[in-house]
Amino acid sequence: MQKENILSKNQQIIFDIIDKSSEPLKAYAILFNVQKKGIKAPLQVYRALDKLVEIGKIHKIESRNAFIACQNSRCQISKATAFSICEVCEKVSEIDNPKLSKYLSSFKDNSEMNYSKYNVEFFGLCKKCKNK
Amino acid sequence: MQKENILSKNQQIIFDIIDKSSEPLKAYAILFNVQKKGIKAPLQVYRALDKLVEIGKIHKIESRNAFIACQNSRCQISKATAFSICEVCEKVSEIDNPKLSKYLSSFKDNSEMNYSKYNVEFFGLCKKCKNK
DNA sequence: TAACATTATGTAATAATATAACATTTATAA
DNA sequence: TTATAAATGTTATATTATTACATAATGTTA
Repeated sequence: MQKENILSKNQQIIFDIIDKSSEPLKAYAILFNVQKKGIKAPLQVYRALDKLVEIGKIHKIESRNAFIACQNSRCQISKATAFSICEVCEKVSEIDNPKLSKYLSSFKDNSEMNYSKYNVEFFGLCKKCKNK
Repeated sequence: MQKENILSKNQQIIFDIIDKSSEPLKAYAILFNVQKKGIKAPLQVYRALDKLVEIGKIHKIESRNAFIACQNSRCQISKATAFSICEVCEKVSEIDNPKLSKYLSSFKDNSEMNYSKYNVEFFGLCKKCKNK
């Protein structure tokens, strides 16, 4: 299984930081974090991020230019991703909803396109921010 | 109706360029385009873009950092947007599919979040690129 | 194991995307 | 008409991401 790939040194360092984080991390925040570990240049971070996205260990939150660890055993290699984003506190969660993923994975319109991948971001207020 | 807002000078110039384009335009491509019309600084472009997005005249394609004119009378003020993106030729179209928008607008998971907005991007091969 | 290919790393420079801060002007509403 | 909001102009700078080139580590196969 792809997800059990062994990570290289830089990939592992950067994955660990993202995985431990309670919020999406931006590339330069990661860079700042790993400078003590010898990763000095943006490119080192971006290369690791690219690979981690490719193998599905992390996802990019496109509207935020930030990265979170994959929480969802069903989102096979990042081909089908769904996130909820609180517009107040910026909390982001991966949505694991079989009905949603089934619906979107099989979505067809009349454009004759073959869709092999989708990404959906839902925005709103989280429970906490709603009650403030 | 919000969509019939009168646009300011810069907003109109920038909207026209996006509206005429057959492909999504990036902010600095727009800037280059409008320099002959006296718009000289990135901020002037970004301000117009922000406003145009806000009132639903254009949409941002998040995965591409690019902007297209709204084609869809149903996507009320950009609260519910769906796009198809060809990963080969980068053609982007707005998807106007009542079933999809109904499904996503009423989507609820078990997170107790209220979703007031969504954006979905579908990726794949367009008809042309499929047949190459 | 030698030879080759692939993947990952290191480093510097720079490109591309986006915002802050401040001054001024134009449009709108009271 | 005066106050308020919205838009503009300008400079500087912050943030995000890639190009180019050199080297090292790892995997593959004869």
